[in-house]
Amino acid sequence: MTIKEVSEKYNISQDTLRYYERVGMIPPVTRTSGGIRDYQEADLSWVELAICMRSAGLPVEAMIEYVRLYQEGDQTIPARLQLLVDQKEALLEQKRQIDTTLERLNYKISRYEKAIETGKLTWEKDACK
Amino acid sequence: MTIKEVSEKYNISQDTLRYYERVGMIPPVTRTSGGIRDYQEADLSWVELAICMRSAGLPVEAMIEYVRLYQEGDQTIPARLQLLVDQKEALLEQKRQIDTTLERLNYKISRYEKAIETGKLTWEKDACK
DNA sequence: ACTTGACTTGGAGTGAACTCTAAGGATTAC
DNA sequence: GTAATCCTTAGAGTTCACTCCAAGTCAAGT
Repeated sequence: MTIKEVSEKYNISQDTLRYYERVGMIPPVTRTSGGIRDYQEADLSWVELAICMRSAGLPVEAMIEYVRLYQEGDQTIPARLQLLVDQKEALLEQKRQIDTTLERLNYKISRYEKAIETGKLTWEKDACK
Repeated sequence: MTIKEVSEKYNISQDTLRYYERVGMIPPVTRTSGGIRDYQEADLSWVELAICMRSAGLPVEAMIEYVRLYQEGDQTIPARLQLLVDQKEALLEQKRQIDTTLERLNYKISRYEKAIETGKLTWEKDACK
């Protein structure tokens, strides 16, 4: 699979795909004899994983570290586990923060809806609350 | 309340507080006769709101727009409501993405735990999956 | 009055994650 | 075989959200 096809499949730019490989966020991609990237199943799995982690907001640095450990072999399995657990914790915390903000947004939205419905404001100050 | 006190209360740098005001993410803060920031209740509410939105990952730009609309008066209430609804949608989407990634992390974590427990790998390839 | 420490502004610098450019090599279509 | 298109790399540029700096002003203590 060429870089163009992969870029279309995952809706991510070719530049980003090359960037991910260059910084080590995915291991080196299989090449043709001419040196052109020819993504295999395994390469695609890494791309998919990278996109998944990034779209949840996890840092590139964490993926780089994971790939580095992975390439060092089985003795890094405990370290990899720890890394994954840390990232999981970060995501759970991020989710809690989102829930807090959603509650606030919902409160404000309901107030604005009531204001529009009744044709007037149902509060005086504190519109920022 | 001085900028120092606010910075300590919310655990955010004074630079960031000034930055938020400068870019319009919060309305201009009350000043003393000498021109020094003296945060009142209303100013603090805005700061709190800004911190809440930012810590959920919402863009600074969205808050700037909200504040701009707010300062224009009541006729922007429908626009403000729309903005809030859009941001809520963005957060819900972000949450879905986090859940997807959490599932994947949990799967990998359980596999690594089993690998460590049994002292050997329970899978051959696909460590990236 | 003077020192000390906190505050002010405008503007420059930083780190993360892309994104683009230039110069050139590889592949496919005719 | 050659034109068109896609690919390659190295490195520069961009955007976002701060973060830091310089030069100067303000406020509290002695």
